[in-house]
Amino acid sequence: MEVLSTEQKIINAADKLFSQKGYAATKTREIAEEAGTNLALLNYYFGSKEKLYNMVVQEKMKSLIGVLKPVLSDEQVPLEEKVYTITESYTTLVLENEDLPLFILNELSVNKELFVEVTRSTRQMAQPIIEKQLKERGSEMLASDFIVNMLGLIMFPFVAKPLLISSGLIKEEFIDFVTRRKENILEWVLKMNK
Amino acid sequence: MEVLSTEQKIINAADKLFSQKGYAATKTREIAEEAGTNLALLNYYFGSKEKLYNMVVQEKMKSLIGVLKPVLSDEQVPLEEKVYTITESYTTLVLENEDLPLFILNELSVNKELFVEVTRSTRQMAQPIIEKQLKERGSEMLASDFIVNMLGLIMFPFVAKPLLISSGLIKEEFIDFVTRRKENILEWVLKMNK
DNA sequence: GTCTATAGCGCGATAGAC
DNA sequence: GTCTATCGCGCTATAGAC
Repeated sequence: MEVLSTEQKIINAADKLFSQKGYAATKTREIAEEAGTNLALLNYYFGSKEKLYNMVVQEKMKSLIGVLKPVLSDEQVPLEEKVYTITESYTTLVLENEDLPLFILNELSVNKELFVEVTRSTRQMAQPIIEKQLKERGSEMLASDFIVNMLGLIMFPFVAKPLLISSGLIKEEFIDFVTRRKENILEWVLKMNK
Repeated sequence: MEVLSTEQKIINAADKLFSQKGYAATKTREIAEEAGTNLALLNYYFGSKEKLYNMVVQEKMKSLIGVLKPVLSDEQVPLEEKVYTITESYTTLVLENEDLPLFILNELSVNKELFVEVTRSTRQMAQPIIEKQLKERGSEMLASDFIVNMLGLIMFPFVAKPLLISSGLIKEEFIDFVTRRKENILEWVLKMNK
C-alpha cells in the first residue's frame, strides 16, 4: 500500500481528467477534488492550471513517440520485427492508458508546434531505412504508407473505441478484440506489401 | 454570390469553431464574431450555447454515419464495391471537412450514448452480410476486423494529420497523400483477406 | 430582427490564518 | 504544507431601446 505525496496525487488526478475531457473542460476545482485536496494546494505546487497541464502533456508525449524512433530507425532490425515490436509495445501501452491516443491527437491539432522536433527527427531517421527495407523485400509501397498503415491498424481501434462500444461491443470484448488483432497485424502488414 | 441568413451564418460559424476547438473551449462571443454578428442574436435564434451545439453535432453525425449503413448492409453489393464506394465517399467528404473525424470521436468519447441507435442498427444489419461475403471469398477474417481495417486505412491519416504535418509533410502533399492512398486501399484490403 | 449594456455566476488565482 | 474565504475577471444569458 503506497502512500502518494499530495503533489503526486494532483498530477495523477490532472492526468486522468485532462485525458478524459481536455484542457478547457477540466476545472481546477475538479482536479483538486479528485486528488482529495483543494484548489489552493494545486496553485501552491504548480502555480497555474496551464503549468500543470504542460507538465502532464510532456510526460505523455514522451511515452508515446519515444517508442517509435529507436525501433524504426535501426537498420539492423528487419521489417517483420519492427512491426511485431511496435504492435506489441503500443497495444500494451495503450491498453493501460486508453485515452492517450485521442488526447495526443487533440493536443496536436490545437498546438501544432508542440512536437515538431521529435516527429521530424524520427521521420528523417526512419524514412530512408524503411524505404530501403521495403525495396529489399520487393515491395513498391511508400515508407509513409507503410508507417501510416501499421499505426492505423494498431491505433485506430483505440481512437474508435467509443464507436465500437456504441455499436454493441462490450468492454471485455474490446480487450479480447485488440489482443486478438495483435496476433494478426504483422500478417496483414506483410500481405499488404506483397 | 449567395446571401446567407443571420441564422445560417451563426450555424456555419459554430460548426467551424466547435469542430476545431470543442465545446468548452469555444466562446459564444467568438461564434458571434466569426458570424459577423453579436452575442444577443445567437441567443435570440438558438436559446443557448448548448442547444446550438446539439444542432451542429446531430447534423455532422448524420453525414458521417449515414454513408456506411446502406452500402455495407446491401447484399447485392459485392465486397470490392463496398470498399471502393466507402473509400471514395469518405475520402471526399472528409477532405472537405477535415476536423470532422476527430470531432465525432471526441464527442462520442464524452457523450457515449449519443449515437447508440444508429451505430447499433448499422452493425446488426451489416455484420452478417459482411461475414457471409468474406466466407464466400474464402477469407477467415472477422467482419469486425474487416470494417475496422477498412475504416482505419481510410480515416487514420485524417485523425493523424497533425502528426504527419508535424513530421514534415506540407499541406499540399497531404492532399496528394490521401488522394493517392484512395487508389490503393481497395488493393490493400483485398490482399489482407487472402 | 438587431443592437448595447449589464446582470449574474463560475472560474482561476491568491491572501492569510493555522 | 494545508486550509477557508474571497477577489476579480470573463463567461453565458437577458433586458430593453430601436
